[in-house]
Amino acid sequence: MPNSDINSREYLDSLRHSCAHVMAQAVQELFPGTKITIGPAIESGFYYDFDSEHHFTVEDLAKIEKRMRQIAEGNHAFKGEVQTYEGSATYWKGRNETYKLELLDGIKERGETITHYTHDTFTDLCRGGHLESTKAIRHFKLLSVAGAYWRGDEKRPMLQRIYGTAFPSKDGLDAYLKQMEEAKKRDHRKLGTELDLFSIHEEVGAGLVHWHPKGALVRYQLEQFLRKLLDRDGYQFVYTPHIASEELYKISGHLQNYADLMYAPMEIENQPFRAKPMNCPNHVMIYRSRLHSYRDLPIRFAEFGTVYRFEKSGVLHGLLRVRGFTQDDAHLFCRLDQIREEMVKLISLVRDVYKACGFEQVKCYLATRPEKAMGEDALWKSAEGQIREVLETHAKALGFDFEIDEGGGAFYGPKIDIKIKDAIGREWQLGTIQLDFNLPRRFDAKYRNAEGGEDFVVMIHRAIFGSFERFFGILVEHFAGVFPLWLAPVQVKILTINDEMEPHAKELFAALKDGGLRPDLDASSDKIGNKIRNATLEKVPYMVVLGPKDVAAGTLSVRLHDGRQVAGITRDALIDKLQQEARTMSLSPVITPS
RNA sequence: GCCGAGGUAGCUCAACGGCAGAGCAAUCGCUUCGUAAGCGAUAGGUUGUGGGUUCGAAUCCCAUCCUCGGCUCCA
Repeated sequence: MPNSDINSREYLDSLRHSCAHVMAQAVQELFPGTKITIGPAIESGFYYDFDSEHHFTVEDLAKIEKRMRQIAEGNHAFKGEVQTYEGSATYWKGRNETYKLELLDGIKERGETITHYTHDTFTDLCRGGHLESTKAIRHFKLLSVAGAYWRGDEKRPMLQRIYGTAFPSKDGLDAYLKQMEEAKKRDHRKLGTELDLFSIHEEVGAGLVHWHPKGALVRYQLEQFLRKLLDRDGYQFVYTPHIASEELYKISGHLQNYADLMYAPMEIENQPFRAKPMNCPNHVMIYRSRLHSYRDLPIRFAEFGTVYRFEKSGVLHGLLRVRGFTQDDAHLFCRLDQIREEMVKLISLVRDVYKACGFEQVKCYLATRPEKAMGEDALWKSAEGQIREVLETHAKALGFDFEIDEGGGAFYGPKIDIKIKDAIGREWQLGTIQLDFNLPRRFDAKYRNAEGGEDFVVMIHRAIFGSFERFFGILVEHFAGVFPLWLAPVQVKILTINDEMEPHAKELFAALKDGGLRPDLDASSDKIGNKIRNATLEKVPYMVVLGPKDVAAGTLSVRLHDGRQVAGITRDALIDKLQQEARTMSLSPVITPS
């Protein structure tokens, strides 16, 4: 029997899995001839995949839900029964459930016990994990219908998947639905239009992003911020071309291994060229353009490198999955014995960058040597040992969690994927740090060692934001469009009470701008209430309401985005405070009501 | 790429075989106002694109482009 603690994950999964069974019953009753396949509990609910002549619509979901409630109220027990292969096969053959027969064969092959679970009139081939009865299924909702391949294989039939969720309590369900609403409100595509941050145009092409002035300003701040840190850490910036002869990608191996992700060649004077899918080969070209001594290492090349990758049309998604994007890319060229030190620096850099952007929860996933890998054992052992040590000590000290994925690395070297949690608890992968023993060999990238011989250099690929597009999209959602002062495209908006205020407002505007801030001015003849409303919708962090009383008093009235107000602050004090807040990359307002 | 749903004014949407409309935004007036929507007027469209059916197409059909929900979570 499943855990009866209704707060346990086990109970939640049984509830949802049971709910999936009830849904399958309802669907088969309402749409006879529908074949059932699988219906597991998932992270946030459950689904069931059906093969049906009928195309399920959103309207059908209400009907199915209604029938599900009737079934659930019937208080039917879930009964498990061990079956012989023959018995089970006869049952499913009789019902023409071809998918179940296929699953059954799989179970037999693996030598597992065959069980059927029945409630009311519905029986499923199922390994179990159910409630005692349907009665506890009360707080559920069907959410959407979508296509899904049988067994996730695009060569197999396309099934119809109905998603739903269920909770032990009404509060749980309501909280979940509210969270979905919240995610919807924060959607960077929606906010991107509303806040005039970016656009994507049919005339230009899918997955190709246009940064509008306000979005570009945010990006510029990110770029400047990162440049400073990279300078601190000894990086050198480079620029490389956006197209390259196929020759380059033959040497790098991309043409042989990653042709799917590259765009078709363009012919230039009988030579095939390609749009750049990654920056690494170019950076290696710079590295090996001259001889390097072991004393010169590590050499760190950074580039905000724009690359073009072919993504299938169906997977494009706002800024999060695009076809042209700019990576905050860098390649470190070092000796094997320098990996540890570079990793320490990298981890600290990652922490500094994420912290300034409000991401405190960071988790590293180290993927180690896979079965098929290139490079000597000693090379891998040394590299992995150094990385592990850094994760166990340095990363841990910075508060990073980490997990090890044994054998999950690339054939060319171990890697660390770095994930963060956003303001509403969603996990995103941002950065990646990958060691590469392969590319230096393909390009014959070496250095002169202390003994006068030559060694292959070790290459570290790394990105912290990942890409500016994706990172910006995640930031918009993380902050729900309300950027902290250091990133906000407009930092202070001056709102005039009446037309007489305009000269004073212009003076204030100039003073703020001189102070290195990003002000905006609304001197229209709208009422103050409307101006506040507009500035709030624009998600400007600070407003200055400027009227005759302020001019008379020689001070300012400030309103924060969240509605709090501060009166009687002098102009210089305001500028000073804002500069301070922007400079320290503070994530919360420094000006607060006393 | 595949399954499904969509594409109408800058934005959000209506009209669903019979004159293409509203709200917000914009522009021009009036209003000069103290913390989330003051009033009026004007302008704005080859209904994604191309083809077809029809006396007549935003609406029906075909093609195409784009957008959205999904396509790992193995009874």
